[in-house]
Amino acid sequence: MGTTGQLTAVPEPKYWHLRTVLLRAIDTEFSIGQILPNERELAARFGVARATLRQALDQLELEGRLVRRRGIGTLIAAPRVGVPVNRQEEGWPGAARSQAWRTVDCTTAPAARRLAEALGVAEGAPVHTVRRVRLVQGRAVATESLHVPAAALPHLPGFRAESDRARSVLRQLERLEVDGESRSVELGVAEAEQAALLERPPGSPVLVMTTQYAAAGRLVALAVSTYRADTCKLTFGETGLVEVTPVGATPVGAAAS
Amino acid sequence: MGTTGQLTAVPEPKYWHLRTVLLRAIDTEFSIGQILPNERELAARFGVARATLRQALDQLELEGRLVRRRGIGTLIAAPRVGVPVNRQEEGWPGAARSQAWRTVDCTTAPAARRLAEALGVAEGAPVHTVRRVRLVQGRAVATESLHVPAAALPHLPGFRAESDRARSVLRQLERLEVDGESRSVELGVAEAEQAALLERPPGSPVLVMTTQYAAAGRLVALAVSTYRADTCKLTFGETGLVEVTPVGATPVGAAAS
DNA sequence: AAGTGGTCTAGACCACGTA
DNA sequence: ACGTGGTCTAGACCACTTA
Repeated sequence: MGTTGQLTAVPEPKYWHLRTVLLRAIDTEFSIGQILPNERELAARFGVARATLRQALDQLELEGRLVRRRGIGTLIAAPRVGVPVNRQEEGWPGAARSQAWRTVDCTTAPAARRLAEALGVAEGAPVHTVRRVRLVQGRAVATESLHVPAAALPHLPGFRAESDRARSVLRQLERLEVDGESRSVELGVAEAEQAALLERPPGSPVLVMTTQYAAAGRLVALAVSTYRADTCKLTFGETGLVEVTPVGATPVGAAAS
Repeated sequence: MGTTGQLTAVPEPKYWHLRTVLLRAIDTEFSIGQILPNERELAARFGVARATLRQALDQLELEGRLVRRRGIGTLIAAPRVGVPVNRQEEGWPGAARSQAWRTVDCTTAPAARRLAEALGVAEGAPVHTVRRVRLVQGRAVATESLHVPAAALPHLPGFRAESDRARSVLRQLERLEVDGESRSVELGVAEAEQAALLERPPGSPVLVMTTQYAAAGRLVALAVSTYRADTCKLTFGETGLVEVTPVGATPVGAAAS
């Protein structure tokens, strides 16, 4: 790259071109965990302002190719881990066999308007909320709020101390027979609370998965899970398909063009 | 908001605070399709540089709450549309009953290394690739490249003209009995080609869904779909659960805190 | 203390859409 | 012609990490 750069008359922004150049460098000249030259040097090397270079790095970070650590530098990211979000066995709380999730707390409160609408209960109706964190190799990759109308757990013994109630709710959930679930996935950003649990700064991109659990044809629970978008790839495995070499973050089709 | 703003001694960045303020304004004082004051005025009103204001708007755009149109302004976005990605009926190409997808082209080429690995075929083996665009209400929301090893379509009559071959491949796909699929979803950015098809600038965030199709226990096709993250919410409906009032882009749990 | 990425500024020019 | 968002610059200071 010459300093001036012979303009090809394309309206392609500098930061996008930079991203392409850096992406190729990442794929060919660097390996996972390696540290890139610092931003000021990269900017100087490419003859752009630091802000422009950062715009390119932002893109690559969004794609999960880079990790930036304050005080350290910019590193080549490891490929995203596939996180199975299969069926009850994986996702339902209370199951002792699920080592994936760790319960943070469990509260009961009147449903706010939006939550009541989503659950199909009256506004202000009591709803249990279980907050959990999903761990992969000891690192938090997701947070979840699972909302269950108190009416769906009829056998819960009246009032109790906080910790006792939490245990009771979890036990009840364990016995609940879930016979259907409907999920949706969309892009979001981590608010302060989730960000802290995920050990990421606020505003970090997350994949928001909303799961409706049904029992006997009725909606009995609603889970809102936020997965770190930088490190997670949600996998919906239905059949025991051979997990062949995973397709990288970049669509394979892109390589052909 | 005073012009100076009494610093609460929090290390919260300005742009994040701005996002919070703007988010509340969006929820309470604006309605869908309405145009916000322009960036220069907003920046002046909040007493920040335009770049800082833009950082806040970037966040809100990533969350799907704003749409920015060059030459027009910044608009309040409509809620994301739920895009069903259910089963063969929805996703498999060639089916005439699927009005959702429009075939762009169909080519046959030797498999590149990464594609060959993903498909479990030898590098250079011929692979058919069907490119499609998914339309919702006339607007493109997703592109897809569906790769099928030529060996999986044994009844394809030898050499043909381009257009004839495309039709043949599609017909063969229609007859292929798919008995299983495995999906994954992750965050990505639209490259130039996809971006053009999606009518978005390069670098726009997309949800990349990779689908492995199995027939008779073998991997027979691989689809890489890129959905516009700004307007799409992928829905994995298994049971015919009642579609109650959809939970908004912001997790319902956030409203309670 | 030195080096890193993160934030913020004040300005400039460009590309696009509308009138 | 004008107003909009999109890009880019050259600098400054801050927060964090390591030595």
